[in-house]
Amino acid sequence: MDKQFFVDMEARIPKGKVRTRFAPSPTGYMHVGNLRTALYTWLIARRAGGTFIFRLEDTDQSRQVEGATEIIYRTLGECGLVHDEGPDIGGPVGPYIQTQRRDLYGKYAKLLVEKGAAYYCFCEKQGDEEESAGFERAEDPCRNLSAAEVEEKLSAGLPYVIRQKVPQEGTTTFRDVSYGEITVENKTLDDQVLLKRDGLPTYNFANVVDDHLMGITHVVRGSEYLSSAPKYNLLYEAFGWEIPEYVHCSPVMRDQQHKMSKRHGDPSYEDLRAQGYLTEAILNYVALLGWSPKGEIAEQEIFSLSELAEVFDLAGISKSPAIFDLAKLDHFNALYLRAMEPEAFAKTAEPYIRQSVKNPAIDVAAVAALLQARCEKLTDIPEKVDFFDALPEYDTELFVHKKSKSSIESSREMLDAAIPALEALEVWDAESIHATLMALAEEKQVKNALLMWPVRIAAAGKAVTPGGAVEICAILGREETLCRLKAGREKLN
RNA sequence: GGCCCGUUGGUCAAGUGGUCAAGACGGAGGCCUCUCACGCCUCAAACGGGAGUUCGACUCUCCCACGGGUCACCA
Repeated sequence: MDKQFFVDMEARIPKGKVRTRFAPSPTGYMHVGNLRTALYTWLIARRAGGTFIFRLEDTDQSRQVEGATEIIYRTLGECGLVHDEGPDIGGPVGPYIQTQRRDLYGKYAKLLVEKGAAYYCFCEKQGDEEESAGFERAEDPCRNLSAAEVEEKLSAGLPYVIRQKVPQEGTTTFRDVSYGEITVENKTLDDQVLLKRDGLPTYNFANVVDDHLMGITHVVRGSEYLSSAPKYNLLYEAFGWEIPEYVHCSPVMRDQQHKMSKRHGDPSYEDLRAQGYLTEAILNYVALLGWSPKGEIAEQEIFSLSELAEVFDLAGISKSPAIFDLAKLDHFNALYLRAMEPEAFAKTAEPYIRQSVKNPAIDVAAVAALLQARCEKLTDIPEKVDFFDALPEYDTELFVHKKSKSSIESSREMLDAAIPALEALEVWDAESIHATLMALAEEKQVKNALLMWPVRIAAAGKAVTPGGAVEICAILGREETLCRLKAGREKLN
């Protein structure tokens, strides 16, 4: 065989640095579990000052979904999980798309056959029935074909696959960073297919070959691969390759028994964005689903991506599945929203405000200021501020408020006093309005709430509003405010 | 079903043989207050079960239960 080829491939492999890879297959969107795996993978590389690689696993021709690759790129890009090597930017161990590496896998599969760790199998493709070929894998006659017999079938043009030859005796042990050492009986392992009939590798084989050839030091992936890890080790050993660190991550669950999935309408990263969540909040929350800080920072919950890159440690990864809780994401999002600079918040809130407030006279920044501490998601905004555009129909019962001691009668009296007082104002701003109304309450010997309640109700036409009477009046402007207050007073006749 | 993994309040979780078993979300109550929020304070709420080991187990061992994963020419 082409020994030089293998030598050359080995020579390309970068050594000495941590190298991780995110290797999705383009079969759908980025669900939260994928995002978390990508995040952890990126963090491990960054924390170690290593290299983060993007590789596309597209060996299943039939499951390709158009647009999936773009969504993955876009999601990683928006999240700031930038890769150092990948299909789009190249790198020393490319190509980074498995179908472009096609020829490679066959060579390595045949090398394995030479080493006695794999064999040609000419059996029929396994059917739908569980019975398959009528014998246990270990009894497959192909397992013990002589070289001559194989040669004969090959030259006869018989279709074949190459299978891993798993020892039927003994045990195999592998080590996972979070699960520790796991040992299984070899006889429970299947002679899995390495090279498919179409010449393309299976995931299980391509992974091992590529991870080795790309110099991956830490393999981060979902725990669903835990049970195939022993077979990977056997492969590495047969090749004589160094086994990477395994970091298996337990799944992100929708509830006690179901993983997050598109099927059940569970949100993808892009769905969450569309639902009004900030990228930073999503990442922060997702990071904590399955990982927690240790030591002095054990109680810290708020982490920026760069902070995570400084403190993320493998020891904090948990073994048990975590249920995705939207209510807690809401909380993180609210914290991030509140932590924004007012100008920045106003800018991101503007489109949502403008969804329901079309009137150009309304000061968006002022509205945003009222909103910043009052919304958990950006999508909460439109319905909260619709009254600025148009006074809603409302019932006079709104003027009645027990806690403020406001009644229909008191409201009449308060509005009668407030309207002329406000009309007399020379400067229409929050400060003057506030001073005027406070003075009025004092003058009439009533509690602030008794006066403020009807003013706010008449100005907004809603029981609950972001901001109080003063702020709302200031934003509405003199003319609109007085018009609304008078209309409210009319209703009370 | 075989094999593998997991199991601390409703949820995320700290904890690594001796703690009144952290903290956060959510819930309840209160304070603040021109409504609602924000902020602040308080409260309720947990080691799946059973055997061991030990002076002493959430922490170690075994068994069971429950949950998950995997047994594809899918990844």
